[in-house]
Amino acid sequence: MKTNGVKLDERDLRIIEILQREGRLSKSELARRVNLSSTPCWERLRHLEDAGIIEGYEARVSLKAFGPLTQVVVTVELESHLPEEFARFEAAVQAHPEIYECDSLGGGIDYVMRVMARDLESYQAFMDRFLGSGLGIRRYFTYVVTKPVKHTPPPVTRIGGSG
Amino acid sequence: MKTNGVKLDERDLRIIEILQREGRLSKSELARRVNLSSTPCWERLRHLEDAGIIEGYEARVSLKAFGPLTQVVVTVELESHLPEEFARFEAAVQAHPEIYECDSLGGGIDYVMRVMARDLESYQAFMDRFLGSGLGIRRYFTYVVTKPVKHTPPPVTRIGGSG
DNA sequence: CCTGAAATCTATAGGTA
DNA sequence: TACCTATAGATTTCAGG
Repeated sequence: MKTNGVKLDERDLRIIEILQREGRLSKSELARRVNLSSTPCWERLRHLEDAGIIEGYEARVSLKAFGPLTQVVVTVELESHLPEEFARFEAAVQAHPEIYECDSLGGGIDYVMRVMARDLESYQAFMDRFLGSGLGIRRYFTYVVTKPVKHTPPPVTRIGGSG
Repeated sequence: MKTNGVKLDERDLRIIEILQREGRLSKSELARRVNLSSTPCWERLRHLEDAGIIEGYEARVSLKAFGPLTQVVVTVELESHLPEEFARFEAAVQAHPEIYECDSLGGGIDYVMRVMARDLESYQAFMDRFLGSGLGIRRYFTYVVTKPVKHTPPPVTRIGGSG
């Protein structure tokens, strides 16, 4: 598989797949799983990290354990599509920790975001403040997450590259 | 902070925050960061894991490194809202690795999903197959992700619980 | 890619407040 | 209960082949 000029073989892909699901696996156990001794496995992993292919590691926390929590998916359309207006909106997104995911989209919606709030009331209070801060939001729609159905790491090793 | 009967103090929350961003930090360095010696820090971490508060660890990979890749956000409405139909749809979601995130929503849309594909053509080919498999999808909308704006871990330690 | 070994980290035992 | 120090065993990292 080719990835922007860097070549990854089956072992590299296997290392990535394993760490996408077991990010804290020891390097020695990882080496065992890919049938290598620990040094070459370690060198491969270091390469994947240094090349930015593996960007970092995250603990996944149980949202239930922190309940009550309300997760909200929000779609946003801006009044204006000037680059300056996009930049202003995105800066505001960065500034608010309650908004923890946001992507720019093509196809009639400008952005989807995920917002974390204690409950619907505090979500609405947050959005009132957010909208009041003078971003040019034409309209937005609110969808409360009622149940997580599936959350897996992005299947890049199956889908991506030219392999 | 209270979390479903388990009490977490400031140090526990700090441990969680650190590992949400640096999931592979060594336990000894983690102990240093929270001003503890390694034993009590290790016990706290073990408790967080055993209690399911920390569910696991994931390597975060660069989607760019695997390019070309197309990420698509899809909203779905089903024909029928019978529990049986929901279950059938959700089982199909589980069965397709291309769909790597899916949440059930309230408010006019039944589901949002994220689909990973090589390009728009293979996305469309995938959706044609998916729709052809006889799930009762009334309609769906496709939004291509044009730019990731913000992706941080869910801010549970700031927002969640009663603290 | 391997072996081997020093530096570091992990997990546990035993003790103090 | 929550913390400490000490330490054996495991792991990580780096030579050298």
